[in-house]
Amino acid sequence: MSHFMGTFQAKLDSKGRVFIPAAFRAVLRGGADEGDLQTIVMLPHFYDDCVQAMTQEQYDATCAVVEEMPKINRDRDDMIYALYSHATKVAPDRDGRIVLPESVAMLAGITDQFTFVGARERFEIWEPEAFAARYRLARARNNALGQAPRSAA
Amino acid sequence: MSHFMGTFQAKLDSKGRVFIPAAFRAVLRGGADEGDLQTIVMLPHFYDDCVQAMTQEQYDATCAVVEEMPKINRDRDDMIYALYSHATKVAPDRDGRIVLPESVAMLAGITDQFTFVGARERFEIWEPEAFAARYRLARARNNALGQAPRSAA
DNA sequence: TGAGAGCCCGTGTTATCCCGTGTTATCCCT
DNA sequence: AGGGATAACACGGGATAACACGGGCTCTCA
Repeated sequence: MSHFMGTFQAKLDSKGRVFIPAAFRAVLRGGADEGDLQTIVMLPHFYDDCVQAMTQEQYDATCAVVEEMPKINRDRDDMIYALYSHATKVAPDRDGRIVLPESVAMLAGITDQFTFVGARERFEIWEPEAFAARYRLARARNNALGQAPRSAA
Repeated sequence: MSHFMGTFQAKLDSKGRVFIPAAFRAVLRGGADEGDLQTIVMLPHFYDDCVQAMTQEQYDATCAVVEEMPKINRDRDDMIYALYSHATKVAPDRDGRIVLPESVAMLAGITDQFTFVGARERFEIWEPEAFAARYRLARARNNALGQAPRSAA
């Protein structure tokens, strides 16, 4: 399966729907030219203020981390709340549109204008300026990484 | 496969397209005289202000670093944003022209006049003066490098 | 039976594909 | 060495398809 790539602007229409970007739909179709899109799972990001979305299969794989943790344990509970408490299955309509789960959108500070961000095995939905800031941060940290070898020598 | 070499000026035409330099097209054809060009992946450079472009194969190899990192982790997210969030697959048209992804071009400060730079397994697209400055810096640092063994001895 | 959600189709716009043409560089022949 | 033929390249623009978008209809569930 190909990965989610790229950044796209989107907004809700009059009925509260939004198009999943065509590039992401292609991934959700799993390479096939035609056919319905897989249902996706949407949940708040684990630590950043955004919504993350992924296929059911990928969600199950992500949830597997819980299995390795001790059963009676606060860390495990934290993880379970993060993974399950606000997760929502969403089925795109025939045109590839979805309705954002309200409780998830609110946590991310999303209103009616937002940004889809491809992030490998998942994609994310951000309030536009929030993602711009997050991207600048990532870049600054990578920049430090790029400087390191030479200045260390 | 041969490597990308040389520096070329280019500009956008009225429809926002630009020719990939013929020398680079030859590399993208993989030595064959005829046939379509491989699709390329364009993304912002990790720390410099320019666009980098490479074959899909080369891109996948670059992305492999993510696989070794822990799944729920900010460093991994930084890397993913750098590698995926603004990456765009671009298929050259029959004449070998491409359209620069807008979000990528903006990050590099590119308008309608720019410089293609061969850089071994990838090539880059720079705002001309920015590359001139970057090249002067590289030269200065290499100069220091060239001096080092003698002054160290 | 009313309201909400989902299904489905029509439409404008934008991007993509595909050709024709002018110009420049290269090669060959005289 | 000069000039002409040929091919490669750069460029512009028209046709076509994909996409985003809006809205009406139907089905379901309360």
